[in-house]
Amino acid sequence: MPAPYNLEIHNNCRDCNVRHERPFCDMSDGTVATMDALKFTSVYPKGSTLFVEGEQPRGVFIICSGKVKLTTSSTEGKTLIIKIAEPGEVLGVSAAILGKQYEVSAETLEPSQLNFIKRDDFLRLLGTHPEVSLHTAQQLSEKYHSAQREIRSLGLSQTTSEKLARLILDWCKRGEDTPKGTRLKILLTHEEIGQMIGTTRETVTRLLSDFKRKKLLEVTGSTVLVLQKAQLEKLVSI
Amino acid sequence: MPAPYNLEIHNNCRDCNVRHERPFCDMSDGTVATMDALKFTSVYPKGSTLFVEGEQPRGVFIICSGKVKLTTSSTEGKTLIIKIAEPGEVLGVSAAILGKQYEVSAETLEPSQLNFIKRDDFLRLLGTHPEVSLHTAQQLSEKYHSAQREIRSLGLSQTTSEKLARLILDWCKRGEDTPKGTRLKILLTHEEIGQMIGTTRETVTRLLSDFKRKKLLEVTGSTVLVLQKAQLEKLVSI
DNA sequence: ACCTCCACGTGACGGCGATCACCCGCGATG
DNA sequence: CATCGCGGGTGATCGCCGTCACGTGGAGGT
Repeated sequence: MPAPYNLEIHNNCRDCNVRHERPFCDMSDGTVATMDALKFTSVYPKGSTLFVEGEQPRGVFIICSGKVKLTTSSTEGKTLIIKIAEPGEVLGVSAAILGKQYEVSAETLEPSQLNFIKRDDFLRLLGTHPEVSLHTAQQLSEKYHSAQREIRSLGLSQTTSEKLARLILDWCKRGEDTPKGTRLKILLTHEEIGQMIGTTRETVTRLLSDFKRKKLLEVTGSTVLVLQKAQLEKLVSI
Repeated sequence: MPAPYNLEIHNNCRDCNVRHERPFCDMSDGTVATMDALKFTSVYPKGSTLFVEGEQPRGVFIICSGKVKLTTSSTEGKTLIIKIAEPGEVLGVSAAILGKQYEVSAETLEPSQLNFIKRDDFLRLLGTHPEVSLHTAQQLSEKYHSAQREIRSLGLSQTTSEKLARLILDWCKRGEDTPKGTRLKILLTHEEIGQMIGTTRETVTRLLSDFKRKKLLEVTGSTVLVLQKAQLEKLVSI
């Protein structure tokens, strides 16, 4: 079949070659077959909205490929980016389980393949397939863990530079190490970085210039070279 | 048996008369019997530390009665109170499931009865008793949901008075309505209130005086009478 | 080539709240 | 009773950062 957006499509999970690397998807053949029968696979272009904060939960989304931005907004229009979700993560689980409205909005950052399972089907799966509820509990643990880290970062850091430093150090874990330092691809605008750490675009710009001036990092286009991780860690004395 | 601390002790869950009001505990007799055989019941005095952030998970705690304060701290000694956990909640689940260190510290705020289940036993229960993993997933959903609200509050509020107003409004849900307003018992010091909203003791004192001056509330000892919820809600424009 | 939009850069200003300092009142403790 | 620690109240100061304002450069469309 034709693959739009340069994505390799996995139409059924049974044959998915990365299934065993994804904690949630790594289930027995029987369970996977059941889910295969229930799920709807779609490929979304960049910028698609999967669901919006406050909606009643329609179901859960499993990210096969791509990235999804999770945000929450105030009535004044200020937006906070909670997390960039990656392949293997499941979205909307807690809302689906509790039957409460989605607590965040989800929007694709790149062309992404997602599997959707309707809420009723998912709840039934939870009851009938112990494996599913076990893996769901694991997923939720991960989500809770990362939410805790977010709370720590938001609540305990004194200055904004601390938050920015922590964010960059977080990115370093997925960066590529070179002799000179860690190389990162930043797909976000300063505005979005600000929304991740609860500050304004201007402050992000100023702080990044500051870091450049102090030779902590170099910026060329959308790649950042982190020169002195140790210095950044000093800023993050949490 | 004698009941210290004026607590009514439930030694086994099977006979617990509030079991069915607690979503997590409301399981089939068979499962409850299995858990009864594994659990250790203890009564802790006020101020007991159940576990500390960074420890390897020993197991999970189920709150039968009492209140537990969950905190996280920076290396500089600044502390953030994440949540006051209430009866029916399960603590340490995500750490136990993931095998990662506890992400928060837990300390009893009042004399409390807790059931403890060792990590190995709990993990085995998850695998063998679908009901347990289902209820665990529900518990985790709740925890994730409340963490999200915390993130919203920390990340999106502009001013500190907004955060304090939101906290008080949150308390109102458990308060007692009177003709003049909602009456609340505050068990926390200004210091602790500050730790809940990420600010200092002085600021809390000043803001509360401010609210009193504006006739939004009255304080007598540890009871607060919220006079004008509507005005507080105006401050919380999120 | 033009214009337009968007991301980024930077200056000026002002307010909020952290910090420090000191005060009081109360219960515990000797 | 004297003392001490702790919770609370309040003033003065200062620096971070939010806000407004304007400028620049590059991408993309016609």
